[in-house]
Amino acid sequence: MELAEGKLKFIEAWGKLGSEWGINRTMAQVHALLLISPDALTTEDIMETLSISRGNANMTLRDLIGWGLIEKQHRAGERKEYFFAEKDTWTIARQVAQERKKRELDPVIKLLNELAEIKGDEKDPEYKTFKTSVNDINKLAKNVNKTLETMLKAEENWFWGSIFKIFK
Amino acid sequence: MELAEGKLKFIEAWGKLGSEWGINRTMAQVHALLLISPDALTTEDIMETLSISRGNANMTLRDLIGWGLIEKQHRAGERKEYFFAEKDTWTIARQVAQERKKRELDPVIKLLNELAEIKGDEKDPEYKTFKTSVNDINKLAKNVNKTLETMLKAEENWFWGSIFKIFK
DNA sequence: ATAAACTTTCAATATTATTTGAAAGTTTAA
DNA sequence: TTAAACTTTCAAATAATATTGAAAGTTTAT
Repeated sequence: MELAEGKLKFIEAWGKLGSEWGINRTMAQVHALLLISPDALTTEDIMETLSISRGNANMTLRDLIGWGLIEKQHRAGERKEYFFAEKDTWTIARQVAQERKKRELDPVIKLLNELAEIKGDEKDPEYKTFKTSVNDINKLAKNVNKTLETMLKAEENWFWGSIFKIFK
Repeated sequence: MELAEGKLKFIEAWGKLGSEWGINRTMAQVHALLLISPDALTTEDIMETLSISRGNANMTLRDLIGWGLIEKQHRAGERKEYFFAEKDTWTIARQVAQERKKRELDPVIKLLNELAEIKGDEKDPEYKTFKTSVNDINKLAKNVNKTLETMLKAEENWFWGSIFKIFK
C-alpha cells in the first residue's frame, strides 16, 4: 500500500470507529487528519482535504478543542489559526475516557443511586427483580467508575505495567 | 420515587446510554424492560409496554438474541414465544464487550497492521508522522485487545478482585 | 389439507443527526 | 475608522437511521 492510500484508509477507519462509538464521524476524521499531519493545519486545509464546509469544519474543530484532543496555534504575523493534535495515544485515550465519563457515566450513576432508594414490598416479584437489577448495575457502574478514575490519574507505564502483571 | 416511575426512568436511561454508545435506543430499552421483568415476556407485551410496532419488536428481539443478551423460552402447550434477559451484569458486560470487539476492534487492528507495513522515506516528515501515529495507536489497540481477551475469559470475582488489588 | 396462531420481511415513512452556506460577527493593520 | 481577513452562527437542506404495518411466510393442531 502507498502512503497516500494509507492516509485515506486511516482517516476513513478512524471515522468509522468514532461513529460506532458515538463520536461524530467528521470529528473523528478531522482528528485523524491532524494526527498524521506533521504540521498544524488551517481550517481551509481541513475543509479542502476532507471536502467539508466551513461551518462544519469550524464546529468540529471547536468540539475537538472541547474534548481536549486538539489545540490552536497562532503564528506571528499571521491572522489564520492553525490546529494540531495531541499525538500521545495514552493522553488521547485518557481525554476521551474523561469526557465520556463526565457526560455519560456520571449522570447514569446519579440516576441509579436514586433508583436504588426506591422502597417497596419485598414480596412483590416486580419490585424484587427491579431492585436486584438496579443494584447489580449500580455495582458494575461504580466499579467501572472507580477503574476510570484511577486510570485518569495514572501514568501510562504504570498503568499498562500493572494491567500486564494481572493479565500475564 | 415510585416503582412505576422508577421502571420508566430506568428504561429511558438505559435507552439513552445505549444510543450514546452506538447501540440502537429501542434495543437497549427492550433489554432494560426484560432486565427488570420477573417473568419472560411475549412480543405483544413488549410492543404494548414500549409502544413499538410488531416489526420493530421482532427485529430488535432477534438482534438482542444475536448479541447473546436475551433468550427465547417455549412453554408447553403454547404457540407464543417468550423472551427473557440474562440478568447477571458481569455476563452482560462480557457479552457486549465480546460482540463489539469482534465487530469493531478486530477489523481496526487488521487495518492498522496493514498500515504499519507501509514503507517510505524515513526523512519525509509526512511519512514519519504517519508511521509514528499508526504504530502508537496499534500498540494501544493491541493492549486493549489483550485486556479484553483476558477479561472475556475471566471469572467475575477473579477479575474485580485483581482490578481492586491494583486500584486499591 | 386447512385454518388459526403466530413470526418475519421489507418498502414506505418518520425521526434524528449531520452538513451546508450565506450572513453576521470579530479582529487587526494601516 | 475602515476594510480586508478571518471566524462563528444557525436556519434550511440533506443524509443517515430507525420504525411502521400490512402482506407474506411458517408452524401446529385438528
